[in-house]
Amino acid sequence: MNAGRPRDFDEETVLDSVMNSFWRNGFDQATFEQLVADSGLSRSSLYNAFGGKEALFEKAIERYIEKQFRQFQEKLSDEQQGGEVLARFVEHFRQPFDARRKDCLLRKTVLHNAAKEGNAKEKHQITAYLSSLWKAIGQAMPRRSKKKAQLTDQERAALVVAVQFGSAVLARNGCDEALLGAMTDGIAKVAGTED
Amino acid sequence: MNAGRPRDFDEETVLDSVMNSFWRNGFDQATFEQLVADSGLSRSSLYNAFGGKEALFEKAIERYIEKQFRQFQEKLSDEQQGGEVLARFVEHFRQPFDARRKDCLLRKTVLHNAAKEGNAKEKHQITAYLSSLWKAIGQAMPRRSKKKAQLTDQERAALVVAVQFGSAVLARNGCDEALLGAMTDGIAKVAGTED
DNA sequence: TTGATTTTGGTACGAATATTTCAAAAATAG
DNA sequence: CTATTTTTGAAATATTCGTACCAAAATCAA
Repeated sequence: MNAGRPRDFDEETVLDSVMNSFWRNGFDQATFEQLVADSGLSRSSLYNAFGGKEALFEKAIERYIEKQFRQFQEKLSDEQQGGEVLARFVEHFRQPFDARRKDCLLRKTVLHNAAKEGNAKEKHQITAYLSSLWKAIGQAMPRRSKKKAQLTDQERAALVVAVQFGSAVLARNGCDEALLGAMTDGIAKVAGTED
Repeated sequence: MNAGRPRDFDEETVLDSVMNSFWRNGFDQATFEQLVADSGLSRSSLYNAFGGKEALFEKAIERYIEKQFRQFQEKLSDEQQGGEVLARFVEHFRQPFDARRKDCLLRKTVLHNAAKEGNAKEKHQITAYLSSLWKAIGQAMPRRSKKKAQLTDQERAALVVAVQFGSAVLARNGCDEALLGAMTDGIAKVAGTED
């Protein structure tokens, strides 16, 4: 049996650089040319090896979940540091928009999906991510005493998830910092990260 | 002095149909062809009369604010019905995604801006809208007794604004209805529309 | 070396879409 | 009717992008 020329590149390395391209630019803004340039190999090679932009994106998301989100999720679920991690997470909402920021790829993707019509069904990865996040945040939140609790724990966690996206949306629309600040202070109180 | 051929169309009518095109489809999805078809006049005429897609969009937004948002804003600010209007507004957050829904043009635009990199500065109209909305919602919310108030009125209003966008983002990503429901219930309590 | 197989890069294709151009038609004032 | 101004429709242009193709080079087994 005759084997041909072997691959010149490391698949993992390439996927990493592709992931980073999408991470920086999002799906639309990351042109195939960009991916080609960043990965170091040629159009054809990228195509042959992974098959199209869409396929590359799915692999990138998968990789991101594996390498980035999983860690965050575990830290949130940790008894020791969970609360602190959540507090930092929420504190991030305060940041005004900075185009140079390498924002979370998943958040970026979710925002992106929201702007396009007609892709509510697809993206099983994304809906799974939303559920996981909801659950993880719920675990990280300090319990409230039952009697004076106005909100259930699930509701509080859901609000944090929603405000995560809301704050990103607001920040990217150049909203007044007073609004952004009030929102962050508010949700921090709700999440119990600031009492 | 010689006057030429007069306009065959009514400027107001045309702007209305353009506004509706954008309203239904958003800026990107509304192709110029679509605008041409919906308005009933020709490419050239649209161009000559209003000047390009971007210009048309700004006029459409302006018109939308004048004709739709202003009314909502006033109803919110009204002592009599403000609370009820806010409650209905919040209750809308519960709706899962329906592509056919003619969602608020401003919300759609804000979501759209959030997905694109680099347009945080522009769109003075949008940031003004966000401020107005914040204020109007604050006015519509029932006051809370000072002593047990965990959140300030501004914070509560800011949360409603944020969750408005967050819920849209979630709904369009096919999120679990349980999450959407918990979020809506939560923010309704925070806004005091359900006690 | 030979043959098989894959990489590589350049080029070309095709689709979508905003914009411009231009000549012909329409309508009005005088 | 004539001159003037504006509309109109169609075709042309330009740009961006993902994808496909192909011949030449590279690499390895036999």
